[in-house]
Amino acid sequence: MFINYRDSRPIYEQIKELFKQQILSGIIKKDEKLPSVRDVATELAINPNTIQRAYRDLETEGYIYSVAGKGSFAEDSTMLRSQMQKDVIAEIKKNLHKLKNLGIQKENCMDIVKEIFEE
Amino acid sequence: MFINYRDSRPIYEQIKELFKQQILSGIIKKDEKLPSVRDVATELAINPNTIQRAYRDLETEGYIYSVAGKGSFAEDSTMLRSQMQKDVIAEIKKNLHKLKNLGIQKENCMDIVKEIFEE
Amino acid sequence: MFINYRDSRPIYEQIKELFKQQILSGIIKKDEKLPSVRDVATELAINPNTIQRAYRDLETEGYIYSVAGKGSFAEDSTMLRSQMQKDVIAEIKKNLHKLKNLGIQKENCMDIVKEIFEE
Amino acid sequence: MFINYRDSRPIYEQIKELFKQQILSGIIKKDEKLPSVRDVATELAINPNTIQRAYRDLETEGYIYSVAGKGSFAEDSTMLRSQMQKDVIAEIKKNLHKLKNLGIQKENCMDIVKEIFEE
DNA sequence: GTGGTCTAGACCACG
DNA sequence: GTGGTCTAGACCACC
Repeated sequence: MFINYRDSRPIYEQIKELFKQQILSGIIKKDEKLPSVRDVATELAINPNTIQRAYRDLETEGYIYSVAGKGSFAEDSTMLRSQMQKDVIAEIKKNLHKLKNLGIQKENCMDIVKEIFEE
Repeated sequence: MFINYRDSRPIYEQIKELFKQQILSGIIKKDEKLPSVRDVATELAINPNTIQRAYRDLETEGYIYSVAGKGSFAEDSTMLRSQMQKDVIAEIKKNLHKLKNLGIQKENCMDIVKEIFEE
Repeated sequence: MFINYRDSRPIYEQIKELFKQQILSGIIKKDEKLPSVRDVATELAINPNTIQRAYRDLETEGYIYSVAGKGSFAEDSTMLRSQMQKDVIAEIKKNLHKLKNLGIQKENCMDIVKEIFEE
Repeated sequence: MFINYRDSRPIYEQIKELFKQQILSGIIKKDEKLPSVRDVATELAINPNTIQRAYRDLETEGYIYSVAGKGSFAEDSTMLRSQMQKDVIAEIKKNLHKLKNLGIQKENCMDIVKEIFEE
C-alpha cells in the first residue's frame, strides 16, 4: 500500500480508493476482516484518525461494516460493483463525447480500448 | 454564464472551464478579446480576485495571453486541442482500467465507443 | 435466535431484547428457567462474557432473577409490562412532536392509529 | 442552543439534530447561511472539529451544502421533509404495534395524539 | 485489541 | 474569515 503525498487528493481519499479497489475486485472478500485502524495507521505512518475517517466513509458508502470491538469487514460487493460500472461507463461516455467534438475518429478510440485490454 | 455554488470545485475552476470550452470550440476565436476581469466579476457577482486567478491560470496553461493595459486574448486553439486530446485519452484509459478490473469485457467497451460515434 | 453483526447496537443489547420479548409475550413464563449463559454462548458462537453482561442487565432491569448455582429465572411480567407501556408511550409522544413540527395534521395521526388497530 | 453532556448520544449527533430541526421546521430557510463552524464552537465551548464533523454529516445527508471560504447553507428542505415524515410515521407504527400487543386500547392512543396536538 | 468520540492546535485553499 | 485536512494524544464502550 502506498500513499502519494504529492497527490492533490486528501490522504483519506487515497486510502478509501485502495480499499474500494480491493473490495470491488474481490481481493477482499465478503465478510473478510480489513486490517485494523491502528495497523493501517502504523504501516503507512499516518495518524489513526485519518484512517478512521476513511473507514467511516467506506461504511456510509456501503463498502464495509464496522463492529466496535471486533473490526471492520467487507460488505457484499455485487451491488456496489454494478453501480460502480454504471458510474465509470457514464464517465467514459462523457470523455468520448469530448474526443468526438475534438475530431478524433472512431477507429482511434477502438485502438485505445484494444490497447488496454490486450496488455 | 453560470456559476454553481453547490459544485464542489472552486469557483475559479468553473470559470476556467467556461473559457476553455469557448476557446476550444471556436466560440472565442484566435486573438479575440476576452471580457475584462471587472466585467466578468460584476456580471457573475463574484470577487474580481477570483476572476483574476482564473485568467492567470488560463495564461500559464496557454489558453490566453494578456497585454498590459489592453486586456486578455485567446491563443491559437490548434495546439491546445492536441494537448486536450492527450488529457482526455489519459482519463479514458484510467477508466478503462477500472472497467477491466470490474470484469467488463472488451466487447462491451467497444460497443460503448460505437454507441457514441454512431449516434 | 439470531444476532445481526451489522446492527449498530451492541450484541448484548440485541440479546437483552430477545429475552425481553420472550418474557413480556409470555413465551418464557414466570419462574421459568432461562438457558444457561454457556449454552446461549455456544449456540450463538459468542463470547460468554457478552451473554453474562446481558443477563446482568436483565437482572438489574427487573426482567429476571438469578440463583447462584441454579440459573436465571423470569420475573413476573405484569409489572414489567406497565413499565414497558410507559416507555413506548414516551417514545410515541416524542415522534408525534416531530410530526407536529413537520406540519402534519392531527387527523392524519388519528388515521395512523386507526390503521394499526383495525388491521 | 444547548448540549446535554449526560445524553448518551455523541455531541456531534446532538448538534446535527439541532440544525436538522431548524432546517426542517423552516427556521433556517433555503440558502440561508448557518453560523460558521468556529462561531458555533466558541458559543457552545466545544472543539471546532466536532462541529465540523456535524456539518460534514449534514452535508452528506443532504441538509446543507458547504462552500469553502464562504460558509455553509441550508438546502431546500421539501424533499427532506417528506422523507423525514415517512421515517417518523414508520417509527410510530412500530411503537403502536407494541402498544397493541401490550393490550392498550385504541382510545388511549387517540388520547395521546389529542394531548400532543392540543397543548 | 477494536472501533468510536473528542480535544487542542496546526496548516491549507478559497474568497 | 471560511470550510477542510491532518496530527498527536486521550478516553470510552465493547468483546
